Amino acid sequence: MTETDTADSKPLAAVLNEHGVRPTSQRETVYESLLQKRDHPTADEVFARVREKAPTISLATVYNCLDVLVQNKLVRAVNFERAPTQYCANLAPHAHFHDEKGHTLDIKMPTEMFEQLRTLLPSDFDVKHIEVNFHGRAPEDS
Amino acid sequence: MTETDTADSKPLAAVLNEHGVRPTSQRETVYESLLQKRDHPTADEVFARVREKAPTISLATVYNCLDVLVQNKLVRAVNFERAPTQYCANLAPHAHFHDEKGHTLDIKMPTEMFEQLRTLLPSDFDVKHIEVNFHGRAPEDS
DNA sequence: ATATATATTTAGAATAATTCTAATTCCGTG
DNA sequence: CACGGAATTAGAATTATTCTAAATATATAT
Repeated sequence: MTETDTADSKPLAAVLNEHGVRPTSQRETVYESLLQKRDHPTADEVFARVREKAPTISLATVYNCLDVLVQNKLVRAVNFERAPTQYCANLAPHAHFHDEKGHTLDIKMPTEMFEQLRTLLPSDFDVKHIEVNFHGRAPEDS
Repeated sequence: MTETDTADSKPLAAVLNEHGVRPTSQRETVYESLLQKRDHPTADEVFARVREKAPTISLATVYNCLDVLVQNKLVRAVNFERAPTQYCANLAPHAHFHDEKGHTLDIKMPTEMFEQLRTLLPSDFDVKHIEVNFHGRAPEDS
């Protein structure tokens, strides 16, 4: 694998590097798939997708890569009730809407609203993350 | 089991009835335990607690009862990441704060703030529930 | 380049929360 | 007091995820 890969794989590796993630081909493939189809796939779905580019990748590796990406803030993990964790490459502050079929949408949410929520807590609370989830039914197809 | 039970079990059964839940002794015991110790226990913890009053109850029944209570809006199920579901008898609108040890606190949240969040979505979305979760570290012991 | 140390990947086993199954028990009504 | 539907029970099954141990890749120092 000298450099038979596509032109945009170098920048991708750079992004990983900048976030302190050693760029391996598996991590790049996983991250790329999340960037390309932003429909909040589960680990299994990511596994199915990346298998095409990387047929020998294992499910454990997909989990490992996703964990590393999440821990290094390149990706967000989203959980709804007991459903499998979904992954989201949108780093902008936003909320999530999800319907009973497990479909998830990003909902733009201004930072001030997050700040406003934060005021509900005494200031000596150390808040790492605020999660806002809407549950319901979306109009027909969205 | 004629009526050797405590004085407030009659009202409890009534509450269940009003919410369309057939009051069985197991359901009453489970619900009572959630009302008494409002620390967001898991199903296993509820199981451990109710065993004292109802030594023959099974874990499956605890799950069944909790489901029924949740479906009939007597109790809220709260999920954080991949941790086991926690149960909450507080029906007032509120958010949750939870720390890395799995401890969960209710955070009072005014209805207007929920309404404000709701405006982030187009009006043709049918919103059943809005969930707000704070993640972080609470000051020493709270 | 090469050896060495460290990190990553892999396949499969293990785990843990929850759900399912089928049999039994409970309860209200006719 | 028999009947029928609902609830309970014990244990098996499921499923997402994590763990384990071995194999492989990668980076660094020589």
